[in-house]
Amino acid sequence: MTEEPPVGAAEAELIKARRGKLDALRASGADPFARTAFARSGDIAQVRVANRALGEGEHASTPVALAGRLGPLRRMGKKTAFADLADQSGRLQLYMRADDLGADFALVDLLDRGDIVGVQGEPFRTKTGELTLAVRSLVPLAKSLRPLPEKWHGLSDTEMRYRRRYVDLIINRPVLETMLLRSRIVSAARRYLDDRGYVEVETPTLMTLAGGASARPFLTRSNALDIPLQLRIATELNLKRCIVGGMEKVYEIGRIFRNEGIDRKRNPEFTMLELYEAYTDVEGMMDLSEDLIVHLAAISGASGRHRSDGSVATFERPFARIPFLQAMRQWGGLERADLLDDGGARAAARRLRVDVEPGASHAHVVDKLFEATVEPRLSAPTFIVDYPVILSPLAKRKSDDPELVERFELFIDRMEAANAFSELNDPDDQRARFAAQAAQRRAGDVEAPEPDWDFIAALEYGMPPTGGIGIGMDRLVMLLCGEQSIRDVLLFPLQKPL
RNA sequence: GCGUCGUUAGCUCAACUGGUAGAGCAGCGGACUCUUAAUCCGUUGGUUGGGGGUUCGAUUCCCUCACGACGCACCA
Repeated sequence: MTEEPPVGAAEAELIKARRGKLDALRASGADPFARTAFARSGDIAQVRVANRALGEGEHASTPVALAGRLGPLRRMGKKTAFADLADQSGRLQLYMRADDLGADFALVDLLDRGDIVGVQGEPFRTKTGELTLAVRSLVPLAKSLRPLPEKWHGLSDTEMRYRRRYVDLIINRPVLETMLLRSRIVSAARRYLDDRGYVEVETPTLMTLAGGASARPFLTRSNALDIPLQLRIATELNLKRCIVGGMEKVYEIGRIFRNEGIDRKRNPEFTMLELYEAYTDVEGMMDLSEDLIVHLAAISGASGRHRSDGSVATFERPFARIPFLQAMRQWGGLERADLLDDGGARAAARRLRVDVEPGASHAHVVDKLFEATVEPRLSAPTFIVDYPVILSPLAKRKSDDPELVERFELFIDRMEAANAFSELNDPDDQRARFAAQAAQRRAGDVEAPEPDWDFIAALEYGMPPTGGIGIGMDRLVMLLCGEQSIRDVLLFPLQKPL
């Protein structure tokens, strides 16, 4: 781990050639690594907008100064060269002519694709109609010593794309665009909530007891306190403590960690938006999530985009609303007793050939049945409402049907995108449900969470009626960007070390 | 954890039932002052993911390990 991995002989040759040019640059007094700052007049996108109307052969009168990474160089003899320059905002062609550059033209021979340069000159339009910068001066700002992937096929090896994401970002522009879009989506969500009076808080990621969901936590340790610690698996319980404390509209957008399987929809750490609002309920959360998601879809231009299965993404209010039991009857032919009764559920699973582990809990069986029969049907945004209480230990019961809770999950493109409920604020009911989980845990169920008894104490001080919601931001970004894998919306997805 | 497929030059890919490991791009040298996958001529570059086995001979067949992709399992 402490040794730099070796490069192959062929690659070493390529690096040597580039180092030779670095030496030559230094010898000519243009050491790129000696430069500190470079004053840009703006970015490439601004230059494109400002010169939109420029006609063929026409030169702009005002010079600009740009900086970025060099794309392919096209040398035309000893006196002319074209290249592409890319910055975060876009790409622009450079035209470098001995007559324009004077002594600086000698530097062109010492450039490689991938170098970082600063250029100054005036925009013009070539006779083929491409906006181009006539370069008057050129400053190397960093030498790229390693060869980049080729210009046609780019970098497609998935392993290398994730391990060396920086190369992926340089070469595969759509990857950069997706990451920038992710940033815009998250900041738009934050702005949306801030504008409506929600207060953003930060709760601990290091917990003595990770609760609020059922998932195995990552384990770590404090040297100072000499105690074991767990990384949080949800922000739920701490955010509700904030509600108890008198914060009426709180949210947190943060990383949570679950020590579970990794697949197309799951990364061990991911970003969750959790929000709690006093004096509202699951209906309020439905309104909020619908409005927020439609808003974010508009920002990202997601509506109308074609998905991989050929369907067209639509984000129009109102989203469909189907009660859990009705959905199970409609698509699975299952009645209430096939679900809410332990034995009935197991029989139903056998009948529908849904595999469940021998020791699976009743809740687990019902969840499997739902996954097998309903989830595959939910392509357009759909709220599944009124969940069984056995699936929802932190949600308030429906007053007219205590076996169900005031909860919804929002499904989009066959994927769970949000989970919300009227928060259980009756400490005695909460204690009873925690106790049931503790009993399961004692019976050997390692999945059952260990109760957070202090949370009961918090409820005993009194928590107002509250609506809460959790939205997996990574999955939402996947849906809005049309990405099929969560790894493609994460800059640095977890990879095994080599 | 299980299964399938994959790993060949810096990158993208070839190499038939086992018979001297090739190409394009990149690089290097040369020609070219509006090219844009620039073009043209020439040319360097390999521990075929690691280890072991079978064989006269292994990129190819077998075993094993590593990593990855996909699926399954796990993830109330």
